[in-house]
Formats: sequence, C-alpha cells, structure tokens
Amino acid sequence: MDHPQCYRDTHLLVDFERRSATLDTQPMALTRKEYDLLALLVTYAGVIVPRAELLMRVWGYGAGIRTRTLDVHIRHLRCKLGVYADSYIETVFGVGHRFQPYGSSRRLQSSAMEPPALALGV
Amino acid sequence: MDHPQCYRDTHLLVDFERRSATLDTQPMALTRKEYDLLALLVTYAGVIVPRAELLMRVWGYGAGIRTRTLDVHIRHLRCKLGVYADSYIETVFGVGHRFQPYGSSRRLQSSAMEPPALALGV
DNA sequence: CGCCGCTTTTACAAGCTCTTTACAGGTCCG
DNA sequence: CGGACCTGTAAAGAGCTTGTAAAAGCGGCG
Repeated sequence: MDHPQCYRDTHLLVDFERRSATLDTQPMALTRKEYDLLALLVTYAGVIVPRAELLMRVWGYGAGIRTRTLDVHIRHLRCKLGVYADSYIETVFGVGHRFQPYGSSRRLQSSAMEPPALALGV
Repeated sequence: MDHPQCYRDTHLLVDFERRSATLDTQPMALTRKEYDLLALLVTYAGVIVPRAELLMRVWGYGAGIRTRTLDVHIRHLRCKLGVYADSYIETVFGVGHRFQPYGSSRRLQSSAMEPPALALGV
C-alpha cells in the first residue's frame, strides 16, 4: 500500500493497477515489456535508472549480460510517446535512462559536469 | 441481488433471467455455452477478462489446460454479433478478452493492437 | 438405429511480442 | 584525429498466441 496507484502529469497517465497508460486521453497500446519498462522509469521519475537496474528489474538479467533488447524497447516506447518522446525519456550516456515529468526537462547536453542529479544506487 | 437483471446498450440486450440476448430487436440464437460466454464478458463490460478466468467460469477448466474451445466459441459469438463483432468483442493478446459497450471503442489503427487497459485479478 | 445440433478437437494460417543481428552514428578520452 | 565504447535504428527470426475451417465426439430424440 505504499505505492501510489498511478502516475500522472500533463500528458501522461500510468495506471499501475491496470497496467495501462494513456497519452493525451488516447490509450497507449503497450506490450507487456513496454509497460514494465515505462512503469519502472516512471516510478523513478526524475531519477536516472542505471541500465543494469533496468535489465535486472524488467528482464531479470544479472550483471554482465550484453544485449540490445533494452535499447530496442526504449525506442518502441519513444515511438509510442510520439512528440513527447525526447522530453520524457532521456538517455544518460554510459549510465542509464531517466524519465522526466512533463515540463521539468532541463537541457541535458554533455557539458554538464555539475552534480548530475539523482541516480539509483549510486 | 447485487446483480442487475440485464445488460443493455444501443444494440445489445442480454437478459440474465431468461438467459437470452437480443441484437437490434432480433433475438440472437445462442447455444448454452455461447450464452454463458457472452454473459460473463458482458458482466465485466469494459474490463479485460483473462483467458484463464473464462476457461474457469464457463468450462470449469483449471489452470494449465490448453484448448482452443474458447477461441472457437469466441468466433461463433462474433459471427452472431454480425457487423458489431469487432467493436463488441476485443482480443487482448496474451491476456484475454474484453467486451466493449457500444460506442466506447476507440479504434486506433496502424501500428498496434488494443490497449491493455483494465484486467481482472491482475 | 440414424439424424441432428452442440461442443470439442485438430491442423494449419496468421498475427504479435520479444530478441538478436548488423551496421550506423555518438560520445569520451588520450 | 583516432580508437574504444556506447546508443540508435532497421530488419530478420524464433516462439508463442489467436483465427479459422473442417472433422470428430457426444447426447437427445424420433
């Protein structure tokens, strides 16, 4: 009971109960893995989720497994997020991915050597 | 008596008392199993009923039984629903089926199947 | 028994999801 | 700049799920 039942921002609604997501009132047609991935990212909204963490929690892959599946799924998710793709899902080179709630997108760009925000298990 | 006596929308009427259904004023000629299946789906209108749930409640099959009977009956039902077949009965890949009250089906074409929205016992 | 309607099985076609593969493009760092 | 990684992308393939048609099982009834 310590988990919220859904995530919501200006455009996106993720219902953890029903395992469904809605984008601008249009239901997103997500596959299981796509939903799992989105749900995990959204759960840590604003936080970088390391690649290994994603592979662990969505695929059950342990460390040291090399696969492109994650990237492919990220791509599919981005496609289905339409015009919001890049503002929602951010890639942090060499670390992982971060879901940014709508409107909170700070220009990332490589130059940022500042304390690079939050990250899981770091 | 927390169960309504019948289901009704623009085109379909299901009478749980008489175990009968009417489509656009034409009585549907349903067999027992067909009625059972339709009644169960209609009872959970708008909600995905998992395959296992259907097999359990209509056929009494426990988990792990592999059969195509359900699919065949779904097909027969669809046939008898005529032109409304696909707007009424929706298949959610790998999950189950969902009855959509008339008019509540948003059909998005192209890339994907139906949105995995509500589901029973998930 | 023989017919008939309902149900289930069978066999194959079609569809969907996930993963892998191969290569292109980016990023970091000396 | 150049090499070593890392990520983006498209396409192909494997594995499983569902659609469909036809045949086989089953039970009631004249």
